[in-house]
Amino acid sequence: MPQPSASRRTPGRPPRISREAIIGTARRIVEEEGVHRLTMRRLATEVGSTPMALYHHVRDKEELLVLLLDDYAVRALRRPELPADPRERVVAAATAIHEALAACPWIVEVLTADDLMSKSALWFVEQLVSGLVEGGLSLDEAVHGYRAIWYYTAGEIVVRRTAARRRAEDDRRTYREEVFSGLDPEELPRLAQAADRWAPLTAEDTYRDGLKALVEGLLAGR
Amino acid sequence: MPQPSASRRTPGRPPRISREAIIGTARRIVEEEGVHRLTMRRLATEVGSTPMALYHHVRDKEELLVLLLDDYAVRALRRPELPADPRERVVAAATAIHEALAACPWIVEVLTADDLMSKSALWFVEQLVSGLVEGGLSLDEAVHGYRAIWYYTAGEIVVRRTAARRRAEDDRRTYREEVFSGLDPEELPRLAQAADRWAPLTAEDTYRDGLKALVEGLLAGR
DNA sequence: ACCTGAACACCGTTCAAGT
DNA sequence: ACCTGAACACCGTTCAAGT
Repeated sequence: MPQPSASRRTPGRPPRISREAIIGTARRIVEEEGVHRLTMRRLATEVGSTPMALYHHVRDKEELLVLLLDDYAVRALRRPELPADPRERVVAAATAIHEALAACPWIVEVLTADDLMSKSALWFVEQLVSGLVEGGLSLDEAVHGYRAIWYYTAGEIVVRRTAARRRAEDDRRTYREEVFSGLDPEELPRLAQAADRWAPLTAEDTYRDGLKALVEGLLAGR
Repeated sequence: MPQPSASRRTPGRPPRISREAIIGTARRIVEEEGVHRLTMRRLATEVGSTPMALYHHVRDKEELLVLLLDDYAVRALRRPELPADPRERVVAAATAIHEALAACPWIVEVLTADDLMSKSALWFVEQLVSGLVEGGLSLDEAVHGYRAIWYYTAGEIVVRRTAARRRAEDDRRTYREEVFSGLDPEELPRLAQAADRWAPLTAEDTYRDGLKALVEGLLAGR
């Protein structure tokens, strides 16, 4: 990985662009037009350089995306006041992560690009694990519990974000409506019964309810 | 969406390639080399045609991917014997979906491309919803519960699959090791304590445990 | 109705050379 | 040390024409 040159010496040509400038410009592009518009070529021209100059500051596009996520995490994750009760603390920490991620429309593509989100998220992970330990779990169980919460949270983001994009895009949403309107009540009675409430029901934000249930289940009987 | 021509008449040129042939070839490419190798151009040559011929049978690449997922679901989802107990039934139905998805390495890219997986998955959704209703939830609560289970399941797949790909790829895994070895026990005591067990702990398959906890939490006190 | 060829407007990345 | 230009090996999709 290329490093900024040591400041004690300036042995070669002085840099014209910096990692910070690259990431800053990348962030702007992504915020204004979405991740799919972020290309190395585009970024190069916006930063006032050539595509290949970028490769002197980042290894490849994937590294750029991870750096971008890190940058976002640093500025978006605000540590909340945490309740004393372990159960509520876990819910609060997970909710804080979830809120930061949900507010970031381009997160999905990057989420699926790395599982350890960012250094600045570790404090939240600590709160989750310690809350679960205080709730009665062993350390190992608490780490597993944290993973379960992370699965649930990441899944919620991915599924809801994708569904939202779909809806915004075009008429393909009618596929679901079509399927649900043609349900056989003999074969799939509950789905047929819920068919016309399905859209509003799944549009509701139930992250918190599901999270509470999960935490309750994880700590049940301890 | 283009349809196969009505068989009662053959008014124009006879088709040389079919939707089935396209999907079949696409499946082979994806199974052998991964989704990222599936391109319209590549697919066209493998199917013995030109890129543009494909657009007569599918709307665009995204539709192709959704058709591919559908095709996979039809052949991979096997309905299991379901236990009578509602709680266990929910766990069994979710586990069956999870197993089918987890066995499919290219699933992530397509998962994030549509939230209603496939018609053939509806039976499983029915089992989940009805299990939750019998477990004491209202129909609306049961639909929300199903969503929570789906978030958890999709998240598990996405996170674990991505982590696995990472590991296979290259040396970037050392990033996590580096972060975890440098933890400050004052600031993040639990994480520091779990640091050297982190890799094996997160490698364990704990889908089922987390699922049970979630279902237990959803049905708690009913 | 179905397919082809050529073109449009792009990609990420490598390599060799310049300052 | 840092940057440039040209090139490589691709993309998905549109359009106009052919059979």
